[in-house]
Amino acid sequence: MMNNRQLADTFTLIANLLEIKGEIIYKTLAYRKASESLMGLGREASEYWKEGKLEDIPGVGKAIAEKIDELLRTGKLEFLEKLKKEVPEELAAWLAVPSLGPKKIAMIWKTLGITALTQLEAAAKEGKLRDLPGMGAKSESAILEGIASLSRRSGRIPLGRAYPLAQEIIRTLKKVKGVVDAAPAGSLRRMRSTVGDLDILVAAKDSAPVMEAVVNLLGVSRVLGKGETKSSIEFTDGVRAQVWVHPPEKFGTALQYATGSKDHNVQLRQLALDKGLSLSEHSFAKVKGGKEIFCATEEEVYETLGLPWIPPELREDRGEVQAAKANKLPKLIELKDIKADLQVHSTWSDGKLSMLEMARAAAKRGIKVIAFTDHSVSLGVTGGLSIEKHKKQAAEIRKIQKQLGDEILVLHASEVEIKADGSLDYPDEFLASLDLVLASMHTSLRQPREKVTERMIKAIRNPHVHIIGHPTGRLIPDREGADLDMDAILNAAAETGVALEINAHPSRLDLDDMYARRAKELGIPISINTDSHSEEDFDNLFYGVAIARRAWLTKNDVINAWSTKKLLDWLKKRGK
DNA sequence: GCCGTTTTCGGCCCGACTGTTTTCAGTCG
Repeated sequence: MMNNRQLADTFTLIANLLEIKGEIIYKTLAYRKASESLMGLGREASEYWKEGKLEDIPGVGKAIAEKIDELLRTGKLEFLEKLKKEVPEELAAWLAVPSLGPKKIAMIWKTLGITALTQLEAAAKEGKLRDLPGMGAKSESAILEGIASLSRRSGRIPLGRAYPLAQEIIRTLKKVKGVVDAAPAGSLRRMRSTVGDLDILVAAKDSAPVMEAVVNLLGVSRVLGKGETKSSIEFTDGVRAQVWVHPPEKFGTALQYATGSKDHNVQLRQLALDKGLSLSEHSFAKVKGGKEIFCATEEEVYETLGLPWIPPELREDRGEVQAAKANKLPKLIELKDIKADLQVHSTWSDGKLSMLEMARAAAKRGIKVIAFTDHSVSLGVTGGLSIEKHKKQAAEIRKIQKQLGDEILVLHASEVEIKADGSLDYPDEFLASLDLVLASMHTSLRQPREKVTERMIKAIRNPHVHIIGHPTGRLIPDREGADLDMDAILNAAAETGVALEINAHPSRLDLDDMYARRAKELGIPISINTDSHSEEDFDNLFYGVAIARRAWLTKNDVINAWSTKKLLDWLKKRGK
């Protein structure tokens, strides 16, 4: 049975091939929209399918619903097979080459009769592209550079890498003469767990010095474009950034525009049109003529539309505009709401600092409750603890608690391994003696869907487990998560009342927003933890909270934001 | 191909930038 990612990949391929074929662009966009929608769904399309409700999925109408049906029933799609005969599948990969779009691809393919990327590279090297219609020496070398940059770039950039880099750029640009403000935009500002490139917006009257500073930033290896108001650069590691400059009085509309998402902006522009206004990055223009409205802040943009300001994390066209209209936007959780960190490691397993040092580092950051979840016995490489060692650790905790006083409450916990057969690493009697049990998978993540799902559900059903840690086991950007049936997992979690983690480490961010949002809808408690192994890891909490905000979570939804009493009561009640 | 509290037909964002062009086409976000 195909999962959402496989379905989404199929529709993206269809979109790409249709685009090269020269099909009307809106048909292509429809497939692309359906693909994105499937990726952000939070529920398996097969569940909608079983209920006969495929067309409830945004962007899925009659035609695409029929194709999903065929794919789920047979694993194949006649339409796609026919399409591949018209447009060679290999050509779809060419679209990833910067500077190459559908028109040029089709022209090169039809003129030279080549379909492989390696053939394209060879043709460019031999100078065979420059004489083709609409091409020249520059477009030829742009294609060569594009192919080279493809191998340098390894897909999307983890938020944990993109965010600090953007902050660095912003700090530098703020020092440029005449710069009033600078801010991240795009998916970076919306805090997606990975971003395609860095979008940065600068407010300044005079753009020239800013553009000059951008192309001279440290680590820039290539200037992809430098105009009056916009420049794009590539760093040596292949990360790309683009910087726009707008005058301060237009900064609001510009920031709103550049933050997106595209679909969110489409919604806003429609709202503007309903009011007789045309919204662009520059202003609200009156459709029937008259004075333009300029907005220096985003608040003014939303106010002009009759809406409260919508936090960037929500701007994904997932119902936020409707919620804003009805004044029903959630009061999103904030960093300062988090009072507990329930997954922390120490030198008792693979952490770098002692429990006392870690507890003090957490307390310094306003944390009131810390749970030491050192690894369990079967995870040998991490120095997993035997039950015997756990007894010593418990004694140590009693000792440091006295030293710490009411600075911070220390819980004795375990990150217990969910073994390949779904059993846990310790017997139930021992688990019952711990303050908190966080269960997670680190091994055998490539089990087949049915098996790994069953394994996880078995752990969820263990009454001694409080939290499932980093549920899918993904590692950004290297490893996809286990092939879990997330509907089954979420339903089991809802049934048993176990909490699911949003692991705040930037290489995990697991659960991701769509599943966390679905979990909230099902009433599943969420736990945001840093999984800290060293002092600086505590600062990753910021990313975990960002994902929670993208999932529409409030402080009631997150057990780490509860009062100590409420949290301790909940921990005691489970499994008893 | 999708969508609709004005619409079941006719929209679907559009401006910046680049390169190849003599006024525009393609790409990108």
